[in-house]
Amino acid sequence: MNSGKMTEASDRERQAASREMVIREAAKRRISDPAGTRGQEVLNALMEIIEVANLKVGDRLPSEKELASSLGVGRSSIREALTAWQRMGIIVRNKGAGTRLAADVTGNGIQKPVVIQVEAQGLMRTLAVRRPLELEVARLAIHNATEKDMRIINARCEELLALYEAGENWFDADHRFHEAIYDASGNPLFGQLIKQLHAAFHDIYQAPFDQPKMADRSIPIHRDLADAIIARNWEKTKAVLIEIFSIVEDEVTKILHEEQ
Amino acid sequence: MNSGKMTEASDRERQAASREMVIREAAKRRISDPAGTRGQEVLNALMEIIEVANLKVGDRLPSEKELASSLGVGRSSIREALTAWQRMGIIVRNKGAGTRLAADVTGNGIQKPVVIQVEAQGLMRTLAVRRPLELEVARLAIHNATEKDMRIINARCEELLALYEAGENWFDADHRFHEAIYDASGNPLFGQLIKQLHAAFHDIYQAPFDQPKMADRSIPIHRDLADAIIARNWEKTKAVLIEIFSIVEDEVTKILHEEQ
DNA sequence: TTATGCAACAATGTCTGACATTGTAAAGTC
DNA sequence: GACTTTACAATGTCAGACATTGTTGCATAA
Repeated sequence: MNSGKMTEASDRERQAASREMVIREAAKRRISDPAGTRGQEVLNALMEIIEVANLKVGDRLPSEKELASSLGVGRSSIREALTAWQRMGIIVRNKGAGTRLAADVTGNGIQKPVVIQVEAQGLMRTLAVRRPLELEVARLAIHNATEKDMRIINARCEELLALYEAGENWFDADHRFHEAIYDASGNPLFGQLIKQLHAAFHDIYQAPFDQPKMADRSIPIHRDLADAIIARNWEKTKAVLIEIFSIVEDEVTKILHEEQ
Repeated sequence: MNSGKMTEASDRERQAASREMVIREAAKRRISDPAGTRGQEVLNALMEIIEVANLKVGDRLPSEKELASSLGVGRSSIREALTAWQRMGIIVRNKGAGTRLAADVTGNGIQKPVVIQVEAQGLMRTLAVRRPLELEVARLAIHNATEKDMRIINARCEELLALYEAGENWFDADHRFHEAIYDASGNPLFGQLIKQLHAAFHDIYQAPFDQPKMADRSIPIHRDLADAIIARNWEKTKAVLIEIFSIVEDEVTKILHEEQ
């Protein structure tokens, strides 16, 4: 019995040692983004660690101190990133104990090929929810928007296209453009929901995939969308929106396929 | 011209001063929870500050430093709490600028001062958002539901009707019935969103109005809805759902009119 | 041998102070 | 009056320290 216990113990020990090795291996490349928010990068690195170490629900993550030194960032950054995951129910933190993986956001076990699939699934899910919402918002905007709302929509659209054509970062402008449509709908609840979905989409989209790819096809059409809404033409608006979603979904599917 | 400018400026200043006063007033009581997580308490205090100072979407929150000293906690705690709200889309943070309110936290009547009209507007808003979502969910359920899902939907429907006919409280059963449809759709995001809206609706609906009134017309039709979904008949499902929403909106409108 | 209690350690929670980066606004210049 | 520059303020990040609490190993007693 003792031998059994000891074998078990040494097994665990060996496993832990090996796990620590792969974790250090996975965390080799430092995070290097002096400007901007590191939260997302920390989470990406953490995801990679989880993949490589094959951590499953219930397993303990490396301590905050270890993560900080491994990733080359401060403990504050680690904590902020972990707080986000904690709020989302992905991890559970216990004072004195440690941080454990709690969620099956990834479904069944976290493995290399699954992760991208899951992330892309997340993309598709946000799109599936956004489609009916944005259609309804556009319908309401056509009915309820004032002329002032329309001018704002037009201005935001021009801003977006200008940034896009200049090759600059158009993410915020895209957000503001759609926001103008939500505001014009007259129902703030839509805005709240879609805003969250929009942010979630960009969180996932910005990280693992390159952004110009999708934009090449979906951004220019936004001009048509703005025109159709301003003209209060529901049929045209509907068609353009469906086309936009079709493009985006097509791109996401392609990316998913490529990454497999 | 100068005087106009100055008046405007002093107005803003006075406003800001008064706001600061009420904020300090609201933050009088220190946070005192030596054990556990302060994040939630910080958020509660923040919520109170927002209410008392009557901050609206787009307004700036006090700086992290101010909040820390006002609430008597460290800036780290403030930041962790704010990070949670940021992830939820409630606030927007900009380096160098500040933190602004991006969503209406106080949204559906935490306070009672006003007003049935507002609350009824809230009802209509949740309905307006739920209509496209529930339609899409039903469409997905028809496509994706397994036979087991269909059996669950049927069981929940029978449970609901039994309670309704027995004159007992059917609110939870109603919730479970719709939940079964969300689960059958295969996209958990829908479930999360609609669940919140469902709860918000019932929160408002249950309190000021008597519940049998609306139920008399909308509950029996749920049998038709379940049948249509189980038969995977999209046209029928769509028609029934639209009828249900039409009934509910009609009732809400009537109640709103009466209460005026 | 087994069980209990205690002490050392480790991990998260929090505070403080500091510096970096960046948006805003006032001041200065043409 | 319009533009540029500068100072300030607010968020982002890091480092160190201490508090609180769960875990583990060891010594002691039954």
